[in-house]
Amino acid sequence: MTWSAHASEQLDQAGYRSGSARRQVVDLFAGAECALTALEIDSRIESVGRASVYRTLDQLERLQLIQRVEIGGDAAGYERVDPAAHHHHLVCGRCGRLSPFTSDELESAIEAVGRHSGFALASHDVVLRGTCPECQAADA
Amino acid sequence: MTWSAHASEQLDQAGYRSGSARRQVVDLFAGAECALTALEIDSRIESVGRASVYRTLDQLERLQLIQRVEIGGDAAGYERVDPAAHHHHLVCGRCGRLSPFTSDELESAIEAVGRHSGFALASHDVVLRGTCPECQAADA
DNA sequence: ATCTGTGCAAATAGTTTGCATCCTC
DNA sequence: GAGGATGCAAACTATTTGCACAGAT
Repeated sequence: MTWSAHASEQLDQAGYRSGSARRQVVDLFAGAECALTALEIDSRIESVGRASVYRTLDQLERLQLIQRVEIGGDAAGYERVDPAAHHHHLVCGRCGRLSPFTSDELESAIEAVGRHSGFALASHDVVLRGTCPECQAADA
Repeated sequence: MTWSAHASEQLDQAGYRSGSARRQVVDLFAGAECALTALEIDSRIESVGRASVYRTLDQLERLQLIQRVEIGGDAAGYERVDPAAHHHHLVCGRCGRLSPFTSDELESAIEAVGRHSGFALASHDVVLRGTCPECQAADA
């Protein structure tokens, strides 16, 4: 099942009605490569109030259809949750590019921390900062 | 060498003058257990303007004497950089408590990602969210 | 004496809320 | 037709900036 179909289903089940603002935001996420900020979303959609964007983000996050990614500046990023494609981010401090990566070793290390700490882990964020290969070349 | 001594030295070398606001912020960090937000710092220090707090945080971060920790809400946290005591954070979503943890397995997984990605890693943030043991007990 | 650091207040940026209206069910 | 969804504008919170003045060197 595609993510947008899954999202619509979950939203319906949760009792939310379907309006045009929400539909447009969901569509945007469905086609997005990586994380988007609220303001990016707002500016890419015509005739949708900023408040509706935030309200929709809130609903989607609550249902775990999207998740917040702290990319470290002033604005928070949000991206589709796709359990089959769990990943983290590398942020280039020079050009701002966001690259996804995965690491089984990393995930198992995190699970181990959860076990030892006694915390019931719900989610985790891993953000690696540095300089991407292109910018390293440009600097040289 | 203690962190505050190291900090003063670095600040002097960087050409910054010493004023009372900065001194108080540095002292607060020297005695802090974990991350502090700008507003916490401002409220714990009498007669220091909020702007000076932010300006000082900016200087300290630039010199890598403190680092920003994205604890996920609206306010960013800052804490002392102590290479000998590198650690990450567990955040309890119920009571907000911040607990530090370390994991060699995690660190080596991150190094490996750096090597494979081609990024020159400068820093990284790992934030695990969940429910702390106390809150789990309280919920039961 | 000079020039940086500081405090205050105003300006900004991101996010949230109140409310009248529109549209889904 | 009723009640949630939406858009607009105003409110809020965290952070930044402009400026006059105090204080460090």
